[in-house]
Amino acid sequence: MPINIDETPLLSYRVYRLFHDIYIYLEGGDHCVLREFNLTNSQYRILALLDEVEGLHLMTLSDRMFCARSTVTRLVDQMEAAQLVWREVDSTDRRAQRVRLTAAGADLRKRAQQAHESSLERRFDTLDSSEKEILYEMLKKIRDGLVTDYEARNA
Amino acid sequence: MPINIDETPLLSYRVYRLFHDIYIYLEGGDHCVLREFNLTNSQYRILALLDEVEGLHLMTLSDRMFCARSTVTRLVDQMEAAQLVWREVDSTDRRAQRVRLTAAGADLRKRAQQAHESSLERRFDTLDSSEKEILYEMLKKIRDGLVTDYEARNA
DNA sequence: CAAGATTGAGGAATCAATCTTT
DNA sequence: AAAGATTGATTCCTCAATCTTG
Repeated sequence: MPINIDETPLLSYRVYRLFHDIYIYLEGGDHCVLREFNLTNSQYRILALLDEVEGLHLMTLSDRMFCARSTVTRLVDQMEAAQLVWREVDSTDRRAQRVRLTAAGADLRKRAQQAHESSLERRFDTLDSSEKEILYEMLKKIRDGLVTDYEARNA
Repeated sequence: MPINIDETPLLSYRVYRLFHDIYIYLEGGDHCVLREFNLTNSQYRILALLDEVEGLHLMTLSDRMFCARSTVTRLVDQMEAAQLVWREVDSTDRRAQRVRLTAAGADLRKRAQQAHESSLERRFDTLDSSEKEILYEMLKKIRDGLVTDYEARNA
């Protein structure tokens, strides 16, 4: 009895597939929006995470982006070359550097952020706001479960 | 007034972030499970999609995986070298090839699939099955909305 | 010319190794 | 030795160009 896994009745698997597809479409949509600002999705994510006043350590960025340290180093290299950010040696720990927004970076961030957020509003308008609230709570529960599982595995 | 985008009150944005994080954790978890079978996440996805009897065209695989044609070509190259699949020239259209499971591929798929599905059950056990049903319906609505938006943009 | 598949070149992310500072 | 960051080598994926068949 041949089985194609996509026809599995397993609910968890069907949910999993939807998460996957939604992610792909979200990334693709982001890509279209951010291309107008000459930003890759990852570069935008850095801009979005940065604190305007204090900046952020590269370590912190890689933690929040769930990516390797070296990835952040290279992203910051690019963005420094584009004069969107600059590296400031941390005054209290000379091993560390803070990634700081330049004026141009802060300006670009504001504009890209507006475009991105309005695009999200449009893309999510299939749900009304009470549905979105319910969804938000369920997603939080799922994410927390996944985090717990992840940490249990690495212990 | 400095604003860190992660503190935005915009509900759509917070939902978006959760989708992103959930995807990252799901991929990471899959990676751990599939490593035991010497499969990358993408290779597993190919195995999972293949029809046991008819196989599938490379075109169809790239459509269902939302990835470039050349990506599938290379994945199939690897998996053919590992003797998990083989290419069969389509009898009715000699441009096309069907990717077919070998006996070893079918066996590996069955084992990997079992491990993957039970891992998913575990990772999603924060929701009971009625919650999962509700979630599934909302996710379908969102995915369909994203697809519609995507197709409107490319028209 | 269009469709299915492949190839070469380039970008993006990762791991492991390294350097500096704590 | 451990933490923050960087570099080199490698893998994975994509785009553009190409080849073959319809």
